[in-house]
Amino acid sequence: MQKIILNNIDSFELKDIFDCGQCFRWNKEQDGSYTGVFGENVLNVKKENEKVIFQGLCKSEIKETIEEYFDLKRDYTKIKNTLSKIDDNMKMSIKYGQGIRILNQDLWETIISFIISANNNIPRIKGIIERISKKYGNPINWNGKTYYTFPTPEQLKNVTVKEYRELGLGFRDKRIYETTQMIINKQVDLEKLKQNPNTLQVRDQLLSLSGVGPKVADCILLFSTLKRFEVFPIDVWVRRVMNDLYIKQADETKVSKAQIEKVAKEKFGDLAGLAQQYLFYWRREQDI
DNA sequence: CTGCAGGGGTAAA
DNA sequence: TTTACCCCTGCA
Repeated sequence: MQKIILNNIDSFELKDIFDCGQCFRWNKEQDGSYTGVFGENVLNVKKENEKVIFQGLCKSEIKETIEEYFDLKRDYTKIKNTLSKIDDNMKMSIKYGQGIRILNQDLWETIISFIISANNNIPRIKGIIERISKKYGNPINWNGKTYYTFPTPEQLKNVTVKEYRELGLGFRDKRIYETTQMIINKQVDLEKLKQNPNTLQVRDQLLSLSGVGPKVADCILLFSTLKRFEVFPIDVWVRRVMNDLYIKQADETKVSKAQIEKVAKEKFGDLAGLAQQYLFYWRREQDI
């Protein structure tokens, strides 16, 4: 087991990070800590006052692993200051979600996870991903429990649509199958995507995958290691909060995507993705 | 207890 | 631009 304790990390609240909708494989423990699997690592994260305790099984050195995954080299205080100056709405939502950090999640896993997320709810999404990992991923034993890595493209290569259906994927079965084949065939080459600085080109490539539409593509761009903070994923909650705060039409479902995008670009610019996350998290927690 | 809408959209018509 | 879609949950 590896362990590291960090003090006074800028922007680091467990609930904000793990419940803000960016990830599906972190679960809360009885003591308030969270345990999750990413890559070939199993990690438990606990916060005691200003101390953050990371412990688990990491494939390489734990310090570098968490620096990368939790985006620790980025200055979130600076980002929050910039966004807070925009208006009172941003100030308020950032105050609410001040501990958010955007994780550096594996591109392949993020693609599959967000295809599964379409027209779905979080408990079910988490359940599906857990069942896929348990059936096709690798087991890792830690702390008296068995955890499972998210399967690689190779591990899913020969899984049939029927098997996915039996796991409860519903109509997403075919999409996962087709996207996996496209990635294995390199019709979409993930390694090239990681190198490509042109966000629009990367987005077009993602959109060519089965089950990836505009919203899912933007989530992949924002939440994976692609890390594009300028994109602005629009789902029902973002539509709701943007209409409530900025557009103010009687019927939010009538507000066009283009209109929301325009406002987001004008107000938030290159940090639209981050702004989206603070607004989304704030608005969604109001309704729970 | 049964029926039904709706959920962090996408693809097909 | 509109509609069906797996499955699960919440609620009338």
